[in-house]
Amino acid sequence: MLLKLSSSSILGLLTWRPMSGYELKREIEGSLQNFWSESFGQLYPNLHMLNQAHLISGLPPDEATKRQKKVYQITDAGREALRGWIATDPASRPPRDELLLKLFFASEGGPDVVRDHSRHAREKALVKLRRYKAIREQIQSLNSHQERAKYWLMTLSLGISQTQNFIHWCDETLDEFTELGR
Amino acid sequence: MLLKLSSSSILGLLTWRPMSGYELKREIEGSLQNFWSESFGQLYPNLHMLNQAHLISGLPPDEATKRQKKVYQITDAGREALRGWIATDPASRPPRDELLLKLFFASEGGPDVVRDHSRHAREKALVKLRRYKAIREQIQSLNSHQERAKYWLMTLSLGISQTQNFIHWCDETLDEFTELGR
DNA sequence: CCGAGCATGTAACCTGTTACATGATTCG
DNA sequence: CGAATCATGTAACAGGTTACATGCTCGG
Repeated sequence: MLLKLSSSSILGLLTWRPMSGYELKREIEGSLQNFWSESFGQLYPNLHMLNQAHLISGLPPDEATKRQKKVYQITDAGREALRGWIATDPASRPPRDELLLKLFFASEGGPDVVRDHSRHAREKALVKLRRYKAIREQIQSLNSHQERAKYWLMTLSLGISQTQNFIHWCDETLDEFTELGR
Repeated sequence: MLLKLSSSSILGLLTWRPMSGYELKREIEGSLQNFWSESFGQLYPNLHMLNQAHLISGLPPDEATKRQKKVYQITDAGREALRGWIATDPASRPPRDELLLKLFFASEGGPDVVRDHSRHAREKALVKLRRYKAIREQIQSLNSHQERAKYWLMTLSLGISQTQNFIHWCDETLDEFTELGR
C-alpha cells in the first residue's frame, strides 16, 4: 500500500486517538506546526481517500452529542502503511528560501536591506524559540512513561538548536552590516 | 512593477551578466542550489513574460557563433523591479519536512528507523558541508575587490553553520537511539 | 438572539515538475 | 558518424492554497 505524502500526517496523528478532520487540523497546527502544515482543501479529500482505501474507518456518531462531526480511527492496514512510510527514505523537496535569495542578491539593495531583513528574521526566530521551549516544558511535564516523548523531544531539540544557531547568525550579520551602513 | 517569485532569481542572475535560459539554469544549479531551484518548464515561460514586461531584453544574436541561443540582459526597469523585490519582506513557505515528520512519528517504527534515517541524513549533510566549503574557498580566492563576495559569504556562512549544527544533532540522536536498539 | 468557533466540504486557481518534442553543435 | 551536451520550448499532470458555501452549537 503506497501512502501519499499529504496523508501520512493524518495516519500519524490517528495513532494517538480517533479524530475528526477539524481536530486533525488543530493538532497539525499545534503539534506539527514546526515542520508540517496541511490545509482543509487537502485534508478532507484525503480523509475520504484513506477511508475508501480502508486505512482509516469512520466511528459511529456519538449518541450523546448529536453533532455532525465525523470521527475516524486508524485501521490495522493503516498502521501497516504508516510503518512502511516511516521506514522509507525521506525525500527532500527542492530548496526555495526567499530570505536567502534576497540576501544573496542584496548587493543590489545595499547593507540596509540586509540589516532590515536579518533584524526582522531574528524577531521571528525568537518567537519561534520561545514557542519551542514552551512545548518542551509541556512534554517534559507530562508523564515521563509516555514512550513517545523521547521521539518528540528529539525533533524538538533539532528545532531549538537550529533556531538558536539562526539567531546567532542574525546577530553576526547584523553586526557586520550595520558597521557598513555607517 | 510587481515581481513574481519565480522570476526574481532570473533578474538577480542577469545583474551579473547577460545570459540565455540554458545558462541561467546552469547558474541556478551551481550558485543558487543551496537555497533555490528552478525547472525549465518554469524558466522559459518566465523569460518570455519578463521580456514582454520589458524587465529584460534580448541581445542580438552573435554573428560569429550562429547558434540559436537567445541571450537576455536586464533592463533599467528590471533592476528597479529587482531592487523593490529584494527590499520587501520575504514570505516564508508553509513548512514541510518529511524527515522530521517521520522522526516525530518514529515511535511507530522503533529506534532502528531513527538510527537509519539520521545516519543517512548525516551522510548527505557531510557532502553538503564539503560542497559549501569548496564554494567558500572559491569565493575567497577570487579578487577580494568583488563587492558582492561579502553578500555571498554571508549566506554561505548560514548554510555552513546550519549544516554543522545538523550534523551535530545527527550524532547526538545516533548515540541516543543506538543505545536503545541494543 | 447573535457572534464566535465548530465542522465539513468544493471549485477555482496557482505554482511547479515531469515528460516529451525538436533540433544544433561539438568532440572523439 | 554517433553520443553527449547545448538549447528552446510545450503539454499534461500533481500538489497545494484560497475563497467560498453551508450549517450547527454554545456562551453571553
